[in-house]
Amino acid sequence: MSIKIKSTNQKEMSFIEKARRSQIVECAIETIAEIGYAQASLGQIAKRAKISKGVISYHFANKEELLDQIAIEYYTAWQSYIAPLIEAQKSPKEMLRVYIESNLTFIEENRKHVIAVIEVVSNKRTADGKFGFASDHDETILLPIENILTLGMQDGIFREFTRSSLRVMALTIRNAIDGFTLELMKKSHLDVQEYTRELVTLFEKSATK
Amino acid sequence: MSIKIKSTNQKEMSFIEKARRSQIVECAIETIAEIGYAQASLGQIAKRAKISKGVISYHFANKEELLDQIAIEYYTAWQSYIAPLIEAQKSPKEMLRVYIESNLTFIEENRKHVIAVIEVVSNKRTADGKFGFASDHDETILLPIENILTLGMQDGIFREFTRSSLRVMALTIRNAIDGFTLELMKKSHLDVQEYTRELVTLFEKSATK
DNA sequence: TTTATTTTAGTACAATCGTGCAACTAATTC
DNA sequence: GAATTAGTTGCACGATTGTACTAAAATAAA
Repeated sequence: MSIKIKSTNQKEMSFIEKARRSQIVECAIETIAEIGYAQASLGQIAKRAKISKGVISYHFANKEELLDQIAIEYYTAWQSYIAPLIEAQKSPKEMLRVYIESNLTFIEENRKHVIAVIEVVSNKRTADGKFGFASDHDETILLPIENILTLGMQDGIFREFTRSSLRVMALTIRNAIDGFTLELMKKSHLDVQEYTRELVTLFEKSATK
Repeated sequence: MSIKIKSTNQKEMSFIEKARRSQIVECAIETIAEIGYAQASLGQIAKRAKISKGVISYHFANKEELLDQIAIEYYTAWQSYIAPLIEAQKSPKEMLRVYIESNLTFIEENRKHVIAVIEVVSNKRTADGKFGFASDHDETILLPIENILTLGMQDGIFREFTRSSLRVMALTIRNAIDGFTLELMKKSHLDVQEYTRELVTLFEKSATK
C-alpha cells in the first residue's frame, strides 16, 4: 500500500489537486446518493467523473479516505452554517427553534451530500465489525443541542433535565433531524416548511416546563 | 434464474426445509448484525451456518429473497407482540406509553434481528436506485401510532393535530425508536429502562394539550 | 528549450461476489 | 428393488471489486 501523506505533512496541495479531489468527492457523493453505498464502487465513481480509476487512487490513499472525506466536508460545512446562526440568538428557546430550522434548511440545500454522509457513516465498519465512526464523532454532533438544552434549563425556561434525560432529548432531536433526511429522500416534494414548523412545535412542547 | 415457488404455491414445506431456512435466516441475521450489510456475503452466511453456499441457493431463490425474509419475519413478530399490548389499554395516553415501552422492549430482546433489519431496509435498492422497500411498508409501520394519536385527539386528551402534524409526530416517534436501536448497537450497556422512561415523558409532553 | 515533477489512462492482479449446476448422497414413493 | 424426489457439496463462471503500478501525457521548474 502506498502511503499518501502529502496533504497533511508536505507542501500545499496544488490547484490541480484541489480541483481534482473536489471533483472526485462530488462524484462520490452523487454516486452514493443515487445508487446507494453498496453499489457505489470506485469504478462507478470514476465513470461519473469521466476519469480513470487510477486518478482516484493517485489522489486518495484508498476508498476509505475518499468516503471519510465526504463526511468530514459535510460536518465542516454544517458546523460553519449552524454555529453563527445559533450564536446570534438571545434566548435558548430561540436557539432551539433556530437549531431545528437551520438543520432542516441545511439538509434541504445539501440533499445529496447528507444522504451520502448517512450512507457512509451507517455502513462504515472497523476491521472487527464495530461502527467505524467513533463515539467522539457522536459527541461532537450532539454538543450544540446539549448546550442549548442546558442553557434553557439554567434560564428556567426549559424543564429540569438530568444528565440522562438531557442526552435522550438531544438524541431524539438528532434522530428526528436524520429521519427528516430519509423522508426527504423518499418524498422529494415534501413540504419542508410545514415539516419544520411541526418539529419546532413538537420539541418546544417537550422541552419546556 | 430458477424460480422457486414451492413455498408459496406447492405443497407444504418439509420439516427439514423449514428448519434449514430458519437456520439460514438466523445466520444471515447474525452475520449482518456483526459485520454489516456490505460485508455480509452469501459466503459469509454459509460459513457461519457451516453449510455450502449451494444450500442457500437451494432454499432461497436469490440473496434478495433471503434478506427480505429477515425483514418479513421481524415485522410479523413485531406486530404480533405490539398489537395485543396496545389493544389491552383503555386510554390513548396509556396506549402511547405502552407503544413506546413495548417497542423498546421488543428491540432490546431482539437486538441482532432489528439491527439486521435496519441494515437490510436501509441498503435495499431497486434496479434504478430507489429505496427498495416501498412506501406501503412505511404506512404499515406508522399506522398503529397514527391511530393512537388520532384516538387521543378525538378523546380530547392529545392536542389538535392536522393531517401533516400527525404524520410528523408519528414519524418522529418512529425515528426516536429506530434511533434507540442504533444507540443500543453502539452502547451495549445502555440503561434501557431509563431511556424508555425519558422517551415516554418526552412524547407525552409533546402530544398532550 | 530541456529537465523534473505531477498527473493521467489503462490495466494487471488476487480476491470475492451472486448465480447456477453437475454429481453425489439420503430419503421417499411406487 | 428401482425410480423418483429431496437435499447437499463443491465448484465453474462472468462480473466486479479495491489496490497497485507502468508508461505516457501534461505541467511546472530550471
